[in-house]
Amino acid sequence: MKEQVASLIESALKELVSAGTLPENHSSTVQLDRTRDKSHGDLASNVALTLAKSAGMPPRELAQLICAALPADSLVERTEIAGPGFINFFLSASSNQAIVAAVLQQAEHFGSSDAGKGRKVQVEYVSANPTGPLHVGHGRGAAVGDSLCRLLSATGWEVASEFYYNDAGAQIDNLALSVQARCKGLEPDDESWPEDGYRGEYIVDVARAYMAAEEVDAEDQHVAGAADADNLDEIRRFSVAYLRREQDLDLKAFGVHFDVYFLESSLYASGAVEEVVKTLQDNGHCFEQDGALWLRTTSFGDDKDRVMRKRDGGYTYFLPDVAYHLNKWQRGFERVINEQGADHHSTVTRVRAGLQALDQGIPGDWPDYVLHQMVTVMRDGEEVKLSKRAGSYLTLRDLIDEVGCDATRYFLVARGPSSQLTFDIDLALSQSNDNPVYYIQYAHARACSVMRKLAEQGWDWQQDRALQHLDQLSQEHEAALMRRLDRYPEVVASAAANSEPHTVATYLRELAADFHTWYNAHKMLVEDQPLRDARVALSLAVRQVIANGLGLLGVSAPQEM
RNA sequence: GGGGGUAUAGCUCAGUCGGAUAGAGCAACGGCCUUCUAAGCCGUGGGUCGAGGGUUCGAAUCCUUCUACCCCCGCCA
Repeated sequence: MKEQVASLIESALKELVSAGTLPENHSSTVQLDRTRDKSHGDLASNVALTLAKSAGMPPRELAQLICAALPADSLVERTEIAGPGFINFFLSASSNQAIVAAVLQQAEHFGSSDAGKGRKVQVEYVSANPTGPLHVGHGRGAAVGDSLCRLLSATGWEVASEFYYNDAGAQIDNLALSVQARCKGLEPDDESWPEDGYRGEYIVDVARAYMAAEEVDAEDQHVAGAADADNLDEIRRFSVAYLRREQDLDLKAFGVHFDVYFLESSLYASGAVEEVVKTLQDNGHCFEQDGALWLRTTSFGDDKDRVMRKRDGGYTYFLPDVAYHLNKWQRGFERVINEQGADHHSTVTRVRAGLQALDQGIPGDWPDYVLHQMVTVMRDGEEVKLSKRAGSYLTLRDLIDEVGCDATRYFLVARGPSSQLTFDIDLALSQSNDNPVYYIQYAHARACSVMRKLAEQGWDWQQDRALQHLDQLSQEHEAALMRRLDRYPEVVASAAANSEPHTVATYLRELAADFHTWYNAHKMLVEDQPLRDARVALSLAVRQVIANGLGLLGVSAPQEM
C-alpha cells in the first residue's frame, strides 16, 4: 500500500521534471512515513522539503505543485499540505479495509516475504561450554537466536541453526579434574581441590552418576560411567556427555532446536586446525616469540597481536575459532550471524582478522555478530547473584520451571540485545496486567472465545461472505486496528533485516492494546449480520497476526486462558 | 590507559536509520463487570531525551568534547 503511494509521487515528480519545474538530476529518494498523529493522515512525505532547494522555491509551494501532479487513484482519498511543507495522504477507507482480506487469505503466511530469495544463512547461538548447566545469559542467547532463525526463515532465507561445542580446550580438562576431585570425595575448600576447579553442586551429580556407572545418551553418543576415579579420560568423556545431555534437555524445554551440533574436537580430528596454521604461516602473517606462535592480527585492525600456539604446544581458543569460521565459509554460508554475549566482544575483531590473514576472499565484515548485553535477575527486589565459581547458580531450567517457557522467552527477547536486561522474576510470575506476555496472549484467547460464542449462538460465518461486508468497519477503533495490521509485514521485514526480534514484541503489545480497546468499545456478535460478519473477520485477522507474531518469538498463542 | 555498550517519566523500557505537540507498561489517583473472558477498558498527574558544542528548513536520532554506569583487554573460552 505504501509502495503504491510512493509510485504515485514518483510519477508526479516525473511530470514536474518534464514541465521544467524540477531539474533532471534532482537527487531524491521518495521518503514516505507512517504518521504518528492521525490528524496528519495515514502517510506523509517530505519530498517537497528535500527538493525545495533544487527547485528553487519554498517547500509549501513545491508541495502544491506535486499534489496537483499526482495521478488520481482510488487508494488516496485526499491530500493535505501541512507544516513546513509535508504532504499528508489520507487513504480511502476501502484501501484500509483491504488489509483484513489480505490477512485472512494469506493466513499463517501473512507477514512473510521472499526477501532472502532462498539464500543460505547460518545462525550460531548459545554455544555454551559443556562445563555446566545453562544460565540465564545462555537463555537470552537462545531466545534471541531462535527468534532470529524464525524471522529469517519467514523472510525467505534458508536458515541453518548451529551450536558450537568447545569440547577440546583447557576448560574441559578443568571439568574432568573437578569431577575427579568430587569422585574422590574432595570439597572445593580442601587443599588438594584443583586450582580454578568448578565448585558448583552439579559437579557432585556428575561424579555420583559416573561412580554409579550410569548411562548417558547425548545426541550421537552413548557413554557409560566407568566408575573409576583414576581414569581421567573416562571421566572427561562421561562428564562432557552428561552435561551435554543436561543442556539439550534445557534447550528442549525452552523450545529451541539446532540443526547442527558442531564439535570443536572435530576440527582437530580432521586436521583443519593444522591446515589453518600452515596457511597462516605460508601467508607470512606469523612470528615466534617467547616460545609461542603468534598471528600478526594488528595488520588487520586488531589492537594487539594474538598467540595462536602456546609455549606448551597447545592452541588457544582463537585458532580453532578461525578454523571453524573458515569451515562455515566453505560450507557456502554467504551470511553468518553469531549470536553471543557481549563479553565475547573482543573475538569479533580477532576472528575477522584471522579470516583475512587466510586470504581466501572472505569479506572483511564477515561474519555478522549480534551481541547481547548481560542479564541480571531480580527477585523480591534484590539481585540474584550468579556466580559460577561459588556455584550458587540460577539456571535456565530453574527459570523455566518457575515462570514458564512463554514468559521466560518473551522477557528475554523483548528488549533490544544491546541493552542490559533486568529479568524480574516477580513480574514474570504475576498473572495480572503487569505482565505483557499474558496481555498479548489474552488478546488472542479473547478472539478465539468470540468464535466459540459465535458457534454457541448458532450463527454461521463464512469468509467469502464476510469479505463482502468489510465496508461495515467504519469505527475509528476499527480503522486504527486495520492500520496496525497493515504495518505487520514491515515490522517483520525490518526485524529480520536488522536482527532486532524485540521490535516484534513491541508491535504485538501495541496490536493487543488496539484490540482490547476495540473489544471493550464495540460488540462483535451483533444481530446485524453484515456488521457481525465484518467484525468477526477483523477479529480473526487480529488473531492470525498475533499468532504469527508470537510464533516468531517462540511464544505460544493459547485458545483460552 | 585502550576497545565496545548504555544513558529517554519515580521504576522497566519503546521510539519505524533526520520529521510535525517524545510514547507504552508498572507504580499513584479516579471511574467501568445482570452485556462476546475485568489476565480487560476509560480518565488524571508525571520529561531540560545525562551535559556542552556543532551540522540544517528540522536533532532523542548524525558529528564532536565531557560525565556516569556495565562488559572486555590471559600463552582462559
